[in-house]
Formats: sequence, C-alpha cells, structure tokens
Amino acid sequence: ELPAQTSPPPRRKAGAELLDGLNDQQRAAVQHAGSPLLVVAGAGSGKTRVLTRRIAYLLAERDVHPGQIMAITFTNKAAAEMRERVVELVGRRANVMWVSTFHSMCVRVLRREATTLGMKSSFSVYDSDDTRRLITLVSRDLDIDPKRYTARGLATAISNLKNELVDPEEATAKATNDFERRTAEVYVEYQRRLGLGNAFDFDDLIMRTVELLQNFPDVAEYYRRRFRHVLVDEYQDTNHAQYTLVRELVGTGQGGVEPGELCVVGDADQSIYAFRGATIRNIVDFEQDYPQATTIMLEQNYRSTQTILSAANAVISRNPGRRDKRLWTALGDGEKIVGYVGDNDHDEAAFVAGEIDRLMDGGEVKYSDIAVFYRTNNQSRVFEEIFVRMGLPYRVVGGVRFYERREVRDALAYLRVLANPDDGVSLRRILNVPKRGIGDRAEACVSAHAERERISFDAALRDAVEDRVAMLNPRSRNAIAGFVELLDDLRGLVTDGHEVGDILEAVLERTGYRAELEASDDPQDATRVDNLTELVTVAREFAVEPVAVPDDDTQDAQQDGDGLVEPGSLAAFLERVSLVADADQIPDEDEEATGVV
Amino acid sequence: ELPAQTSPPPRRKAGAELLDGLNDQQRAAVQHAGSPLLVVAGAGSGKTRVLTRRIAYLLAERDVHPGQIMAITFTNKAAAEMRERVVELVGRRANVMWVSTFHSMCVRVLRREATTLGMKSSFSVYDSDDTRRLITLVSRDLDIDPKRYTARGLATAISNLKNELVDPEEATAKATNDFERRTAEVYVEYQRRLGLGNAFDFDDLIMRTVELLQNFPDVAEYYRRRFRHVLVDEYQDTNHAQYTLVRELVGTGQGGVEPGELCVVGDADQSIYAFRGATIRNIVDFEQDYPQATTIMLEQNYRSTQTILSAANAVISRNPGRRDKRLWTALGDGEKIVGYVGDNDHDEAAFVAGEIDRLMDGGEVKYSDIAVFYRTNNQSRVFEEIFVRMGLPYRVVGGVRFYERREVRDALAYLRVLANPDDGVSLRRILNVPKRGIGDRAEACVSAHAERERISFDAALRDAVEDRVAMLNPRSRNAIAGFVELLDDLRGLVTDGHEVGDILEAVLERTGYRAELEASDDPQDATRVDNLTELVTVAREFAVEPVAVPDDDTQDAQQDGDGLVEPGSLAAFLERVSLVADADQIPDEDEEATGVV
Amino acid sequence: MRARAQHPPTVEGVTLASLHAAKGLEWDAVFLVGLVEGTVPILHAEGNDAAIEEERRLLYVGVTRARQFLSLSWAIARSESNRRPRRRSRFLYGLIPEDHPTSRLTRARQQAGVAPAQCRSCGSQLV
Amino acid sequence: MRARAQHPPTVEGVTLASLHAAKGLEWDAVFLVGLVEGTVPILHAEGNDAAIEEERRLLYVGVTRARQFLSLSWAIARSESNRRPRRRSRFLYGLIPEDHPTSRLTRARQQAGVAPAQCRSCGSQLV
DNA sequence: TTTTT
DNA sequence: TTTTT
DNA sequence: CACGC
Repeated sequence: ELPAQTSPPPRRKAGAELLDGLNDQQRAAVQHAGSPLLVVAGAGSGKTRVLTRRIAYLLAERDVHPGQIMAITFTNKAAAEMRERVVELVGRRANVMWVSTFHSMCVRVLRREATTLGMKSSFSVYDSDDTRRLITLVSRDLDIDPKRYTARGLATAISNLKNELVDPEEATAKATNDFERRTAEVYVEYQRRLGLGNAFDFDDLIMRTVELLQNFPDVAEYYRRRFRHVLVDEYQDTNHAQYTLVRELVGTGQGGVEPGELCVVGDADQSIYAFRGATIRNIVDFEQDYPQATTIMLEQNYRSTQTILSAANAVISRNPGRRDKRLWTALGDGEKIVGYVGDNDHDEAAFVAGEIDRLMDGGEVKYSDIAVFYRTNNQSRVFEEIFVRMGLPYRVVGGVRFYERREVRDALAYLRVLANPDDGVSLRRILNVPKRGIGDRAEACVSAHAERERISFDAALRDAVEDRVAMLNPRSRNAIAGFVELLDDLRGLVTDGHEVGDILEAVLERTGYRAELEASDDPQDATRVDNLTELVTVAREFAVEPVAVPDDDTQDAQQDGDGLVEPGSLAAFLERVSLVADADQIPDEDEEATGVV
Repeated sequence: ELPAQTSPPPRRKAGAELLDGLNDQQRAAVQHAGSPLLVVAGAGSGKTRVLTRRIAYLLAERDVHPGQIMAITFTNKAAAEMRERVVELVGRRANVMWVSTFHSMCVRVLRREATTLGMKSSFSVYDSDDTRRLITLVSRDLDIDPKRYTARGLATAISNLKNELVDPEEATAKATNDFERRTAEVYVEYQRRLGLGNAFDFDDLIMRTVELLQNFPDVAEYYRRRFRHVLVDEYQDTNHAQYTLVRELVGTGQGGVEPGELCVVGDADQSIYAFRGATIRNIVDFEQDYPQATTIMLEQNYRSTQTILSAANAVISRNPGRRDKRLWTALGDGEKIVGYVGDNDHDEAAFVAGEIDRLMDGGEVKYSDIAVFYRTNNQSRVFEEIFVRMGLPYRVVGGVRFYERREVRDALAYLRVLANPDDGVSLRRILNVPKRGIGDRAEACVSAHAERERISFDAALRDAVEDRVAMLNPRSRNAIAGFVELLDDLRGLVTDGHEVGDILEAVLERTGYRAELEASDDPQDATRVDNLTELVTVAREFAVEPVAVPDDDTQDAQQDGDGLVEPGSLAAFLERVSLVADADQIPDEDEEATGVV
Repeated sequence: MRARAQHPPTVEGVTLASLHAAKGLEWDAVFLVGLVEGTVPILHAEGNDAAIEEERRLLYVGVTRARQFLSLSWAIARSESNRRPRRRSRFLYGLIPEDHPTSRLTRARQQAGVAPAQCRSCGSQLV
Repeated sequence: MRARAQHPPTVEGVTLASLHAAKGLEWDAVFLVGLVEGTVPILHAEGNDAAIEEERRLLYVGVTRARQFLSLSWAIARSESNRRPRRRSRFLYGLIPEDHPTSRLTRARQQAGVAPAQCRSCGSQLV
C-alpha cells in the first residue's frame, strides 16, 4: 500500500483529479456506475461540468474506449463545447467519441444505412422552409383549400405526428375528423415525395432512425454493441421520438447484448419547449421508465446570489406536482431585486436604460454582461428605439437567422441540387431564380410530366429539353435547356473536385444571381450581396478547417464509411449548414457551464 | 439738437439698435431702399440675420406696415424661424406679415380666389404620392403602356412642364416626339381630373397662382397694392414658375401701381436642386432681369475656421463662370483638415467612428455637434452598422418621412374625403382600406360609371348604392352602401363641429383601421399603431395651439376671409399636414442663422 | 473610452432576447420586462393548466439567468391609444407583495402624474 | 455619464445625412465620406458639365457645414466582392495633393497590408 | 407566441 | 442619385 | 405568357 501512495499509477491520479472541486452530488454523478442515471441539474448547478467529468472519468477509470461513448445534445454549440471540454480533460483521443446533436447523430447513422431504408446516401436534409414548400406543392396537387388548410398548419400537424412516431398509414387509420383526414392524406403524399426527392426532413431524421433500429435488429444490435455509454443532455426537452430513440440505442438486454449505460441530465423546471413536441413527462417519469434508475439532484448553485435564487424558488414552487428542489448558494445574499412599474412600455424601457447606465457608471460591469428578456420578440422594439437614442450598444437575438435568409437559401439550394439532383424542392426553388423565363406555367407543365411519368423533376426537365413534355411552348423549352446546361456545367466543377468555395463562387457568378443583386436599387440587396460574400467566406474556411473527428492519434479504424461524408467536400458543407441553425446568435462567453468559483 | 440726444424718439433708437453688430455689407443690405436688391450671401455669412433685421428695419425706420410685407422661403422651418426672430425684434404685430413658403403663400391666395379659377375653396392639395396615383389611373384610362411610360416618369415630365409654366394646350402643341405627345395627352386628362376632384398638386399651387395673377389684372393689382415689400430667401433655388410668380407679385409699375420693393437673398454656389427644376440662372441673371438692381455681397463668414473656408474656396473656385466670391473669417485658422483613405467602406466607417470617439474624448463636443455626410442615402448603412456595434448614438436623416408613411396617409385620406368629397384620389385610396369587400372589379365598375356620367367618384358611389351602376354585383353594392354610410356618419362629426383629434380618433375606430393593425402579427404594424397615435396627438395639439397669424393686438382688419381657413378646423389641419414635409427631420438647434460670435 | 476605440470588437453590447433564447446562458445583470398578464403568462395559455405551468417555468428560466442583479418590471398600459390598464403578472404574487410600493405607485401616479420612484426594497420582502 | 441618464432627450446622437439634407445647417465637426469618382461626382453626372458643376457645389455645401473640424475620406474598394479599385474624387485635386500621404497609402498598403496612418497635415497644404 | 434541428 | 412643397 | 403589383 505504501508504494501506491508515493507513486500512484497515472490513471488513478487522473481519476482523482477529475473529482477535484466537485461537491458530493456532482461527484456521485461522475462516479455512478451500473444502472441508468438521472441527474436532476438545477439552473447553474454545474451540469456541463458533471457531464464532461463523467465522460473523462469513464475513460480514465472505467476502461471505456472513446469509441464506445455517445453523447447527445440539442444544439451544435452544446455539442462543440462538450467535445472541447472533454478534449481538455483527456486529450485528442476524445475526438473519436460521437458527441453530437440528436439530428447530426441520426444523419450519421442514416448515411451509413440509407439503402436499408430505400434512400441514397447523398440524401438532402429539408428544413422547415423546404418542408413548407413541399407541402404547398403536395397540397395543391391534392386540391386542398389553402385557406382552410395552410401549409404551415399542415406542416405542424405532420411534424407532431412524426414526433409521436405515427407513420402515414397509422395517421390515415387513426384520423377521426376532417382535419386529421386531410392531414393524413397530405402526409402520405408528402412522405412519398420526400422519398422521390431523396430527402429527409428534420423530424424524419429521428423517426426514421427509430424505424431503422426497430425494424432491422441486426442494425440495432450493431449500434448497441458499439455504444456502451449513452449520455443525453437537456433530457427534459426530448420528444417522444427522441425518447424512443434513446431507448432503442440503449436496448433492453434482450438479444444477447447487455443494455448500454444511460445517463440523462436535465431539469423539469426548465422545460419550455412543449410547443415543439417536448414532453416533460420523459424526465418526470424516468424512474418508472427505467426501474433500476438512480437519481441524483444537484441543488447547489454556483451562479446567482441567494436573493435571486430565493426569488426563483418562490416562482417555481407554485407549480403543482413537481419534484421539490430548492436551489441554494454559498455566495451570499448580494443585491436586492429591483421592481418597477411604468406608465407605458416606453416608460419601462426608459427605466431599464437608466438602470443600465447606472450599472455602467459603477464600472464593474460591461454592456455584454447585461441582458434584457421579454416574452415576445416584438417587445424588443421599444428598447431598441431608446437604446439607439441613448447610444447604448445592444444586440438583438432572434429574428431572421443567417441560414434562413432568402439569398443564402437560394445559394444553398443550388449547391444541394448539384449534390443531389433528385432534390425537387431545391430544384424548383432555383428554377427561375434569378429570372430566366421559366414561368409558373412552364413549371406546371414539367411538374405534371414528372407526376405522370413518375420521374424526378430533374428528369422531367431533361425530357422538356427534348420536347417530350406536353403543352410546353418553345420559348420555355429553350429557357429550360439553358438552365439544364448551366447545372451540368456547374456539376462538372463538383466532379472535377473543386473546392466548395469555388463551386459556390461559380454558382453566384454564372447564374447571374450576384449580378442581379448588385444591379438592384433596393438597399436590402446590398446586404444580400454581403451575406453571399460571407457565405463564400464560410465555405472557403470550411475547406481548410481541421477536421474534428478523424484523428491521427487514435487507433480506432472505424472512421471511413462510418456515416461521415468526406471532410471538406460539398456534401460535408451541406451537412454542416443544414444542421446548424446559426453561426453565432448568442455570444458563448458565459455558458450554463458553471464551476466552483 | 441737444434734447434729441438726451431723449431720442423710441423709433430712431430701435432702428439704430437693429444695425448693432452687423458688418458693413450686412448693414448696407438692411438699410438699402428704392431699388431691387440682391444679397449674395455666402455660407455662414449671417443671411437670416440680415433678412430679419431688414424686415424689422422696414417696420421701425421706413414706415412700412407689417401687412405690407411678404417674405417667402422654401421650408416651413425657415418661415417659422424667420417669423419668430422678427417677432423678437419688433413684437407680435409682426404676426400680420405673410411669412411663408412659396406653396403656403399660394394656397392662401388660391383659397381666396378659388372660384375665379373654377375651383371650390375647400380644395385638396395633392402631394407627389397622390399625383402618382392619379396619373396611374389616367394613364390606365388612356391605355398607355405602363412599362414604357411609368407613372413616376410621367409625373416628373408633367412637373417639369408646370415648373416651366407650360399648360396642357401648349404642351400638346409643342410636343415633338412620342414621349412628349404621350405626356401631353396624360397632362390634359390629369389636369381635368384634378379639377374634377377639386384638387391642386404641388406644382399647380405655383403655376395656377401665376395664371391667376397674369389673367386677372384686378386680382394682381390687389396683391401688388397690398404687398409693398417682397423678400425671397434661397433665391438660387427658385424654378421658372417661382421666378415668374415673384415678378408678378412685384409688378412692373404699369397700371398705376408702383413696383414693390424686392429683396432676394441667396448663393449660386449653393444651388444644388437643378433636378427639382431650380434654375441657377435666376440668381445669376438677377441684375439683367432687374436692371435697377443693387447687389451686395456677404463674404465674411461667422461659422468656420479659415482652414475650412480656404478648402471651400479651393473647391468652388474651379467652377467656371461664377461670380468670384471668397469667404473669409476673423476666427483664425483652427484645426487642420483630416484626410483618410480606407481599404473599403467598412474600413472608412471604422476610421470615422474612431475619430468621433477621439473627438468625444476631448470632451468639448457633443454627439449632436457631429455629422457624417454622404452623396447617396444607401451609404449610411455601413456607418449605422459600426455605430450600433460601438454604441455610438446616431440619427439618420432621410428615409420615409412621417407624413409619407402608409398608415398616416391612409388616415389623412379619410380626413380629406370628409373635408372634400370630390377628392377622388383620396376616396379611392381608402375605398377598400381596411378591406371591406370592395375589390378591384367593383372599383372599376364605379369608376367607369363616374367617367360615363361625368360625375365625381363620390357621386358614382352613391349611384352604386341605388343600384344604378352597371355590372356591379349585389355583394359589392352592399359593401359600398356600408362604406358610404360610414363616411356620412363621420362627416356628421365634422358638421357638428367636433375637434380634429376626435374626428381622427373616430375614423381610426369606426373604420376598424386601428383594430386591424392591432390584430396583425407583423411587427411593423405595431409601429404603425404608434404612428397613428402620434398623429392623433398632433391633431389634438393642433386644436388648442395658439394661432400664429391673427393677433388681437393688431389693427389689421383683413384677417377674415383672407385665404385663411378657420383656425383649428379640419381644413386648417389638412392644410398644415399637406404642406409640411416633416415635423422634425434635423434638429433646429444650430441653423444657418449665424451672427457675430 | 480610448481603450474602447482600440479594440472595438469587444464592445458587444447589451443582449436583447426572448426568454426562450435566454435558456442555458447567464449574465451579471438581467432585466425581465413586460411582466403583465397576457404577456407573462401569454394570453394564449389562459385556461390551460399545463400551458400556464410552462409559462411559469419560462419566468423561472429568466430569473435564474442572473448572477448579481435582477430587475423585474412591467407597464400598466401599452401605449396611449390603448385604454384598458394591464394587471401585473400572477407569477409575481408572493414575490412582490400586493401592497408593495410598486403596486401602489400605479394608483398614486394616475392621480398625481408623478414619475414613479424606483423601488430597491423588494429583495427583502421575498417569500 | 450620470447627467446623461438624467436628461436623456439631450443625447441626440451623431447626424447621418445626405449632402443635400445638410444644406442650411452647421456642425462643429463634419465628416465627408465616400469622396470617390462615381459617387462625388455621381456617375450619372458624367459628361454633363452643368451636372458636374452642381456636384462640385454639393461638395462645397458639405465643406461649409463645418465649424471647427473637417474630415475628408474615401475608400479604394466598396467591398471584397467588387474587384476594380476606385479613384478619389476629381474635386480633391488642388485640395489634397496627388502625392500626399493619403494618396500614397493606397499603394503602400496593398503591398504591406498595414493599416493606413491617419493624416493630419493636409490643412497646411491647401491651395 | 416561443423555435435547440 | 439628390427630394425644401 | 412572363412578370410585377
């Protein structure tokens, strides 16, 4: 025993260090082994710290290989931060872990197994805008009254079904009223068209991965053998499909594979995404779902003063039926809370501006340390007005995100069409953008032909060039011929292996898209040109960016064909931009990640 | 003589005081009498000071009655300032003077003499937007290709003709090419429709006042006898019509009335409105136009450092054929001029922001003492971006002005229709705003009926209610009936003598206009509601505002029926808002008005 | 001041965001504004217990974003055009007493037209 | 700083305006920006002597707005997307010498990539 | 009305 | 491309 | 028949 004390093996030392500075509950969460674990992590209780230490501890102390770990988050930012912090703790071998969002993780699985589901691995991922567009088309084809059933409404309904893992057939069977019947009808056709376009929508990524795991036991077994540890962040935000996905990944121990070790972290009191399908019940009922489960509560807060925590406790304690949890801190009471009643919202905003000025006068705080929160985005207006007048620097979070801007989506649609010719939604998006004389009528003719012949829109366009599309006049035919030729030219660049940035640059140049914006007198179009320039920059940086996951140091051989598209490729770029909501919405300086002060 | 020194008559003393602190040229300009006077007033040379002192001097020393003075400016702000400063010098009796813009002055004349020109005194004044709308209607009726001849283009062409005092007949006769012929055709019909709608456009105000003075010698004589002194500010900005108007007002001495005494002030080097019809020749050729004229040059500048003035002189001296004029100052050289070349506009903006920060660090300057000027408004964008980021308070001048906002114009259109039922443009503007089921087709039916029967659009609407309009379906008929009833209800409020603010409030309430905006989810609509609230406030303040012109103290009896609408009335409010471009675009703290430091 | 000009990207400014967007982050000073019925909780949630509970969690998320300084505010009317006064959020019951200065100010001002004094004492009166 | 908070309407901010909108007013410090061919004078005026003269008057109006401090600036390129470099305004001939630091900086920077030093000596070199 | 993909 | 009414 | 409103 004595030698062990004077020169302990490095691994043990690392393990001990990983528990440094943790409180009892945090330490228990890091060390727990052998059964499902629920960490109820109050606000500011050091949740990310626990997650990352736990992963490091698995590697350091429990003989777990990085390739056996899957950590799931909701945002790319959270995933990136988690990976980064684990790397800080255990080195670059951590890069072999799957640390990703639910959606990225599913894309990775689906790229590997696409053919099993009758798709090609070059599939597109449709976001809510693409989805709405496709539903509009479907809805029109089905002669649905677009006033009574808006595309947005139908999209929401279908999304809800998918979140509940209800497939088109079941939806049809279960429909009890007019709206549900119409929705099911659209759902069936929409899903068919997604397949035809070789595309998944956001919800499909989850639902169809579940389908894969449930219907193909050998696939499920492969992943269950591979990932022995599954960690899920923000568990209170999971919807039913995500809940099921996690269950399937972990397994039940039937079929010869021991269940994976599950650790979920979350806080029911911070469940605020019910409208997106999140079910607070997933976290509330965790102990029923996993009867072996252990629960650890993190109640010590490292962020706020006791005054603030008491206020928070007072607010939330009035919610009935919740797990009793009281945040506390060792930091002391701090400043009193300020209350103010204004005559009107302008008055209220003036008060806030004055208080900010006062805080700044104190000199201990920066503007970026201050935030104003409201329930609805339009409430920002009155603050912006007064802040501009007073010269208070500010940034508004929300609004149209970079990848949601029209010009950015147009440019990306070109790239998607180059990568996946079957992608009809993207193809139709750019068909006449910029204007090239292919009008509504021409599009309708081609579309009808595609439907009749049951071919892709791209194939129908090529038929049009050869005059095999009915009712199409020669003017339109010529315009289409020019367009198809343009696409083929651009696709040549892809085949020749040009960099993404160059391909994008060629798209903007050869299509005349940028020229049209530059010629415009609308001041908004100047911004649009700038955004495209920014997009080109992003693409250029992407090509030279060091790749996070494959790592020379690692022995893990499962990198190639492991659901990862070729780094730096067009496909990789599209995958990135399709699954990243925004580059930088909120500065990441100070995050949930709270440690001991 | 001794008694005169110990107790001089008050009037002489006032006169002497009025010359206090003026330089030789300024003093000469104030005292000049007996012939037309051109004051060439360089930038910052104390132009407004000279004008106001001159007026005061006329009253104090030259036995001129305030009612005999007409002072003309281009902006309401300049007029208000001039009046205010004269009042400071000579007291409230100055309020009897006509101090107004060219356009306000003409409206006042035209209200008095409307019937002479076959109009009613309740006429509307159409601004450029109304004009464009009416031209669009006319153009459509004349089957003019709206691509080849845009409403905007036609409006500009017609405006140019009016500025040159070319009437529709002359335009028709003189037309030499296709565009001119089409323009003349539109001009004829447009002018007919203006008459039918009992409306003048901005350019009409000038042109038709000239017509009045030229075609009705007794009217001209009345004004010439009445106004013995005409003063014109910013003379370099006059167009041909305004030039002629001034000539007609002053007269030539034929017909028994001595010519009025004319004093014009301006600076050819600051002529920058050629594109609006201003002709620099008016000021350049003043001495030829008025052979008796005296010219006084103000070259001493009280605003800038010599360094800046030398730069200014260097810039302008390269213009050929100009009157040689060199600004100088007694203030000394001051700081050197800073030059900077940026890599791109963002870089340039960063430099400017940095310099502003540096100036503010000096502590002697306020943000509001600093300005950034550019040639085209879209250049503001890059500055706004960097200023917001740096927390530099700023205000952008330009953009959509208050009275040009859609919601404000809609509300005013309601008021105009109440005041002038013949106003077809305003009536058609609000016909289906907010939506009340009177669509394009219905409007076309009513419009055709109005044309066919040669009645006003309002009368046609009333025919529609009685089913006397062809091709109109019952649904539309009912909608129109509701609308007409609504208008009649509202007009009842006007007849009952309610305050403008209440009438406006009733319009917003009973039409459902405000409700529609409040129900909207477009964040812009929240701003719109605020703008309407602001408009109501303006209207309320207007009703209680002390009236500037009629003054109890004065003996002048020509107040009633003197082209002034009843103070506080709906008509008065409309007149104000039709002729005021904007409430506060640039803060009026520091104006051209420069005196001795 | 001078330093600011030298490294401008540092001046990132005050954050304006929805309560949803605030989740997962923290700031030294936090202002929660518009705490009136119809906004927090939002009108739409009325009559639906689960929705009202979620609205309350939303406020909880907002409160727990603050490190040192927290301000709670609301306005009794949206703008001059809109007559009917607003009621403060039910979620403040128990947090700020009904008879607290901020509550009374509402009536006091309507009579006197005086600008409301700002209250720095609620912290001590928390439940 | 405190004073600012107490009477907020005073903080009116830096004025951004077109040269036309500047007419008739004055400021202690004036920045005239974008002084390149195609902007001042504007492209549209090219080939029309009267129009070019009016553009020159426009610059004159801008210059004479300043009381104490005047800055003249321009950029050699609009944004990264737009390649062809710009030439400074012809109206600066005689005002700022061709071989003045501001002119040379253009080339120097393209080679060195160094941020341009700001020039405080033109005032003395006026014609 | 909120919007992590 | 500027925009005093 | 495309396109702009």
